[in-house]
Amino acid sequence: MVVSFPDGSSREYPEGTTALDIARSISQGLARKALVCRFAGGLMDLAAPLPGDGALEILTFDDPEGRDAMRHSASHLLASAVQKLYPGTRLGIGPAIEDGFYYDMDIPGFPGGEALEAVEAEMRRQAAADLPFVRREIGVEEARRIFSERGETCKLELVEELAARGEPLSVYQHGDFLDLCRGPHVPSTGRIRHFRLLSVAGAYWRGDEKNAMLTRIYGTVFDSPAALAEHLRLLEEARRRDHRRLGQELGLFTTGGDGGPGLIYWLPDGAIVREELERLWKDAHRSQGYRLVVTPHIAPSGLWKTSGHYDYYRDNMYFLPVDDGEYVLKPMNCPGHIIVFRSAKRSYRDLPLRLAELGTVYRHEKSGVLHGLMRVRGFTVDDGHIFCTPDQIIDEVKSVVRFALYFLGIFDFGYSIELSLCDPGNMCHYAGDASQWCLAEPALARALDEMGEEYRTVKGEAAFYGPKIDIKLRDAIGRFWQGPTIQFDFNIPARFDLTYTGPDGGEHRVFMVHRALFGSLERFIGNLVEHYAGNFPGWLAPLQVIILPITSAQHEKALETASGFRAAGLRCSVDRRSETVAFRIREAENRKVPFMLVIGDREAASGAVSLRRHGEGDQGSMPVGQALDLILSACRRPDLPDGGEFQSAEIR
RNA sequence: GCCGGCGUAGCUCAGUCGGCAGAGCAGCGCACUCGUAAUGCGCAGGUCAUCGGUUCGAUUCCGAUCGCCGGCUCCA
Repeated sequence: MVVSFPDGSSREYPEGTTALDIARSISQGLARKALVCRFAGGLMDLAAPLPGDGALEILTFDDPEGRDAMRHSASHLLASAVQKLYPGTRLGIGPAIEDGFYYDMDIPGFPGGEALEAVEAEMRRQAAADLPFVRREIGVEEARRIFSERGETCKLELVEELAARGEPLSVYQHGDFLDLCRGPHVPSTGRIRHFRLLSVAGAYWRGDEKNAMLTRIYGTVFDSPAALAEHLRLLEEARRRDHRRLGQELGLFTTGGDGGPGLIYWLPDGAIVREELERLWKDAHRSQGYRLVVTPHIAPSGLWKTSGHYDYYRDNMYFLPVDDGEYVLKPMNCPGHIIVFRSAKRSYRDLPLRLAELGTVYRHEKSGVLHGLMRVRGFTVDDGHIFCTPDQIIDEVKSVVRFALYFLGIFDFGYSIELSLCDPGNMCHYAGDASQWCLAEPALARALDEMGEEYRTVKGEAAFYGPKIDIKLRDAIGRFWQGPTIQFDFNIPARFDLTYTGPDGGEHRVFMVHRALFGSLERFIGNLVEHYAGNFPGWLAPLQVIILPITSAQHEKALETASGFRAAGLRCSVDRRSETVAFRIREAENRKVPFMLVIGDREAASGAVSLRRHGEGDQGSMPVGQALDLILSACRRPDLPDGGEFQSAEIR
């Protein structure tokens, strides 16, 4: 048979040759690193004889499919170790996931997290035994027999489902452990060496809360000790940066307890960060031609019936009785902006009309999903709605994307863009008519193309009310977060019958774009805290300068210097406590104050200060004026985005 | 919402197999006047989350409630 390779070459091999044989014939190194292979388009075990002619690709941990096979194999190893230690364990599923694997099991008498070490030790024993993963294809009858003998009720459920869909069944075995599994797997347990079990959690069978709760054990696996150590270090780093911990340590916010779960109380220092962000946001929006509006927190429920939220979103809404009627605490800002739009008859000359608001909304999130600043019940959306004509779409989308990237640039976030389109085979599930989608979808893509931005297109991921662009932001340690989002809405303009008068004198349906750049201020600040590990850039730092007189003899000088700095617009305080300089420096470092000015006799006498930068240490002594200039430029607010074309005079 | 874990001083956490509640930091007072990441001494601080039960006696055991943490899409 003839096998071809990714480099374009091909060779002839005898029948029954396996990918592992071929890997060995190429190099021992490749054979050692090889995990699975792709043959004629499908993934296969290395140990399986190749079924005929075809293109072969040998996959290692460097390939996503190789990684998945390693992770998935590790999950089998985990399950077999648990079954050995806890006889009677019933298996759920155990897939590879991003960064690792898990296995869901019903484990009789499982003591929880404290058992992980013992399970890991058993996994190492089985790995050391280097048991081969053996694949066998079986019929439905045999599958039923095998899994009912073993009391594997979950597996039986899967067998029936797969049989009903007519899919072939296969099992994998290593040692005594047998699992229903599509594969592929790495050749043997000996390949699984650099792993660690991480946590235990409950998880419903098939993710459905009506089903039984199984025990889920999470782990991770790599191809080298260094890669595993690096991953564990990253996890530790993430814990260190946790915004809940830093929020407490730095006195930024508090939540939960008496204050109510999912509600954020901004402490004075956190409020400064938020205020600075809001100020920049407002100024930047004005510069981009947005009109800022303010809309109420509550509105009669009729408004929400028109918008459709009342029917589709009511589980997440808070209701309040007002007089004889029912009001709703707003879960979204759009209806408010629609009332603003409708407050006057609109002409095509008014468009695009860009409305924006830092609008605080309340949504009843399930108690179990609440998480620090990231998932809350009350939050402020940096909301904007653009009302425009069809031929303005491309320019508007471009300007919003450019605007979003301006903010990401300010904070040194990386990003990746996703374009979510409808599923063309399923148009009945979507609001608006096909002509609107046909206009908007290519316009979104074209806007991105014209800007030269790379993006991933995901069909079927659009909201029912319109296509959207999502920008994921990548933080300093490589994690992705939900970032700016730009969404078309074909639903609401129709529900509220929003129109404008065209040049032809007729009424036309207005196009509406919903966009948020931070998403929510709460979540965004949470992202910033973790991104910067609490070390805010100068302009956001709650306290920018702290002055440390060495003895009380310099107090007056210190106060005088501080008031000069404050007059220059800096947030500056003096630490006059009767503590050693070392102690006060330690505190200022822990508070992550970017600049510390030490004033002793020498400085006081010569009009100098000794400058110390957070995390960098002593910068030496310099004249006060020089220190002030240096700090002012380090704490300067970012420039506004270009917006020359939006002089206020041009806004009608 | 559900499963599991947790809830002790402002914060971080010990402890009590049922018998007067502990430390460090923070706070307050006193002394110290100090040169780049913790000066010393003292004082104060608690309905042991809340409510109910068992008990001679509950912070400890049991139950409920509230809150926090981990997880509940990633298809054998």
